[in-house]
Amino acid sequence: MASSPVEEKEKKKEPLVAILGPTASGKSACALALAQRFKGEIISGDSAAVYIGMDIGTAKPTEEERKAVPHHLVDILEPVAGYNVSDFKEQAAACITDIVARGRLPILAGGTGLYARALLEDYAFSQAGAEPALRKKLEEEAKREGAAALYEKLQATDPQAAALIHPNNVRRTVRALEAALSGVPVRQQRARVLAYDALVMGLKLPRELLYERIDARVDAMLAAGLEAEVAALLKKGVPRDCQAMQAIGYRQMAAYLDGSLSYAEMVSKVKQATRNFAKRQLTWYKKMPYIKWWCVKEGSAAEYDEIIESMSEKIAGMSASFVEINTGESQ
RNA sequence: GCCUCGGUAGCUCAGUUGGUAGAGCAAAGGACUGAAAAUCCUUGUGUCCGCAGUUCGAUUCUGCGCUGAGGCA
Repeated sequence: MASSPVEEKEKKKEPLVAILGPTASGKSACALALAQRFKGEIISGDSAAVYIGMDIGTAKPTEEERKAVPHHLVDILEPVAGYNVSDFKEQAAACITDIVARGRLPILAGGTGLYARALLEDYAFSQAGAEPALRKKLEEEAKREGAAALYEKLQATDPQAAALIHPNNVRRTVRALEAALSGVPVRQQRARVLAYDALVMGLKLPRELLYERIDARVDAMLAAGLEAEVAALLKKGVPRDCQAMQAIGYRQMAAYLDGSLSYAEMVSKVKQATRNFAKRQLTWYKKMPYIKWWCVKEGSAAEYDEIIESMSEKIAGMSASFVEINTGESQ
């Protein structure tokens, strides 16, 4: 990809390593190993890990891991707070600048497709922020008069935005209207080249192996005390309809705790939702041609070691300012 | 052993008064610019348990067999 003259005039792009992959692909472990090997700091690109007290269900890094390698955008908000792509992009960009200024290597480890793309491709967001009151009003309107009526309203207000949204998708219709009514409509603008001097690496697994790993991971989360974690959040007064509680594992566990799901139903729904989520993540990655893929065949520790080796070589080759500090055996 | 009701998509089931079948869920694929672990869209999937009989034609009717559930001994 050649940069346009406009971009060349701008200051030199900051370096960034990104490790992407569907949930349970092993990307966090890779990112951690790579961060330890280089002077790296990890930026989580995960929309649920920002919440304090949501540890098990979000597969957050452990205390030791966080002591070994600084992690950013983890545990920054109470579960009742809202969080969104725009927040993420702004904060992640600030983290990168800060990390680079300190002479260290920023490593984005993220599974949220929209977040990764927004950062890497420099999405330009509308000036119109979230307006909960308006949002609520529009939602009620949709409920009262139907999704079609709301969609027609968007067509009348902002036909350009409407053309990109399916009439049944009330959520996106509401957001587009929210922005249009504020006078700053949503537009899909992004840079034609990556916003960073980025090495974007992805982990690819056979579907069957990925699903096995997801099932095993959910079982491990349950064994680690997901039920108690969710119960504690609810007891603390976190409303079950808030954004954080919509996260996979949390919403189903909350439903089990209030009796609307049996334990077995809850377990299978969590696994299923996680598999569906992984599939959606894969759809995002297919639109990101700059990802360099590493294929995991068996998922053994030895195989991941090899992958980390080979990723390390790539990183070592990307810039002289990041030297390998722990060659040889990792861990 | 006898009686009754079942056996149809990966699962739960509907249906064909005889012209080789369809829902929900799952699955697969896709969209995505301020909830994204959210929200939404599209699309199939079949020895209709087996064998024989009747019939131009059987998944449908008949017989036998296999098999599941319940009941009676």
